[in-house]
Amino acid sequence: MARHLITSALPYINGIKHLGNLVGSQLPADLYARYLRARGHEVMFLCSTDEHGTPAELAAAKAGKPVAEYCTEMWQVQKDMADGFRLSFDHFGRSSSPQNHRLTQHFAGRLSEAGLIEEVVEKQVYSNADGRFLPDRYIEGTCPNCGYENARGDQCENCTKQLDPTDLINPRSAISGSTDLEVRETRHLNLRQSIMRDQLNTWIDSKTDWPILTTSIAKKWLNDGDGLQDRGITRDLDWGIAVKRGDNDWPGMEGKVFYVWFDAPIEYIASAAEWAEATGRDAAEWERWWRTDKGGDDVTYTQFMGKDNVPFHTLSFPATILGSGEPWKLVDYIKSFNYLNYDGGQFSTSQGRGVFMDQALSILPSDYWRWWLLSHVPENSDSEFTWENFQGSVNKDLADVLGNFISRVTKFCRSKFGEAVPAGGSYGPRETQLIDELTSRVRALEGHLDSIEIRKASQELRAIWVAGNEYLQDAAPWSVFKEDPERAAGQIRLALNLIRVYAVLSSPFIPDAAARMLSSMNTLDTSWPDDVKEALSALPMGHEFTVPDVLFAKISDEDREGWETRFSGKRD
RNA sequence: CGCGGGAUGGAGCAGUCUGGUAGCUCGUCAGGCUCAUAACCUGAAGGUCGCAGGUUCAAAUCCUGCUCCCGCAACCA
Repeated sequence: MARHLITSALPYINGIKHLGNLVGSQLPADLYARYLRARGHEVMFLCSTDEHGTPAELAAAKAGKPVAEYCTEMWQVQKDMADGFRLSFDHFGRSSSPQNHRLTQHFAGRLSEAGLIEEVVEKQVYSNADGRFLPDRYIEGTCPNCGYENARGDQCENCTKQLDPTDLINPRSAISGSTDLEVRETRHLNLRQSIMRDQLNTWIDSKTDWPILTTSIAKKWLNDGDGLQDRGITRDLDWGIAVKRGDNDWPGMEGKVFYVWFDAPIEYIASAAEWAEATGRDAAEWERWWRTDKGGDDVTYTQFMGKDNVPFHTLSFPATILGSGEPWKLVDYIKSFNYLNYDGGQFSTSQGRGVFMDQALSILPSDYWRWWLLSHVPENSDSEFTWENFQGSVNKDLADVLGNFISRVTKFCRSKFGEAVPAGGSYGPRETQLIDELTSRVRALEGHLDSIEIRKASQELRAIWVAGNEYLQDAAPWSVFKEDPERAAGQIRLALNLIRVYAVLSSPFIPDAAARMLSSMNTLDTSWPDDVKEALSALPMGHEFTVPDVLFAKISDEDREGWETRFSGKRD
């Protein structure tokens, strides 16, 4: 038994997330957490909403609500979504929590003491009409390079040229459209990542088992051009964590807040503190996960995220932790994902393109989505969601292979032996062959899940389901029953036990269906099949069960076509 | 020469690090079974691995050049 700390990238607060967000961090993290728990490990699985920053303020303004109130509401919505998809967080926190405020200010204070914070004066665009500084991308204007009229201050979408906001012709605020802009000087704090470059480089180099996607992005930032650049960690915003050194004010930084990417990763830690408080535990309980000097030295920490988050997790956040000089837990393994596309383009929150979590749950139970997303997770390259693929995969894998297996076994048993595990019969060569095959396949499944190779794990699980159908076909208890009912009883007893084993093995992927399988088998025994042969005798002779309803209904062509049409445009 | 990822039968993927006559799922076709959600099982057809060179007894796998697609490019998160 080992101890595993798992965090999923924090979903941003401004709206309901789409399937691309779900598959890129939270869902795979949940699979891993559930699997490790099923194997008997101690797991702390944390996630939170990422609530600060300009987009949150704007979304709140659009909703006509104070930003704090807006965030509280959206947190609840996202929490409900997470529950709906059965994401098994030990705690779902908020980056706006008091715990995160304290920790973020604490880290800033430590970094300052270590000489890793530098005050700089920058020129930024201020919008008088909006009464605020504008981030580069919130300034629009005509591209000096190609003449495109809606170029953004950071980059022209039309010709892809990188821009500085002051390059734009006729610049205007993307928020209000106002052209009453001016460049003002403003004082900010930089995290001096550049002087930590060697330390970070050495650390990254020690991670030889990390995916190429992860290390290549980190190495690029470390070595590209002039190497790792210092990064601003403060912003001129109202909503956020006030800039302080620990509990002390920071002269010159009044009215400013920390940049979201500074405080968001710290929320991984704060979330554990929130968990302790919410569950009536004392600080030592969460510190044993996060402090290597307080019991956390045996913890394995794994992070899940989309590729766009990698630089912050491989560089900025480690720089914060290392720079603090305190024994906080550093990440041991980063699992990063590519993007899931939607019917030939990207999922887009801002454009409302694709299928969103609430919509998905409104048309099908979470297990359908979980299975498809996990078995098609964009591990090695971007992958694509199409309704046709979704329909085919769900119908074939879940309904035909797994669901139908359970159906045929339980119904046959009921008609010939009644709704109880039949007695009699013993294992022959075919049964031994099945046990041998399952043993090697279960070991393979474990190997893939241990190394977080999710597509391969999905394939292996499916093969395990198929093995049951192959066995039934060979054993043919419906024929054997006519000549030798006792032998047929033995075959069916094995098959019924197989259902329990399938439920246990499948539960990290499709927890609701697994729970229904166990409940129809009338058992609470969720023990992992370390010994397959032994596991296949968990349900004893005479043990009563019930025939379940259809476990997975098939998606009809009409359904698919309807959804295809319904989700072809933008969300309302 | 900005960086990275990808290109394998109709579709989606594995194999590439540690070279040895290409594997999986779906789809298609044929057969079997009849317990089951018109499900299940078996078999077959179909690719020479983006393109062009090179190394080697042998290359999807190593090297060189090229083409196309995707993402990123550091104050959107």
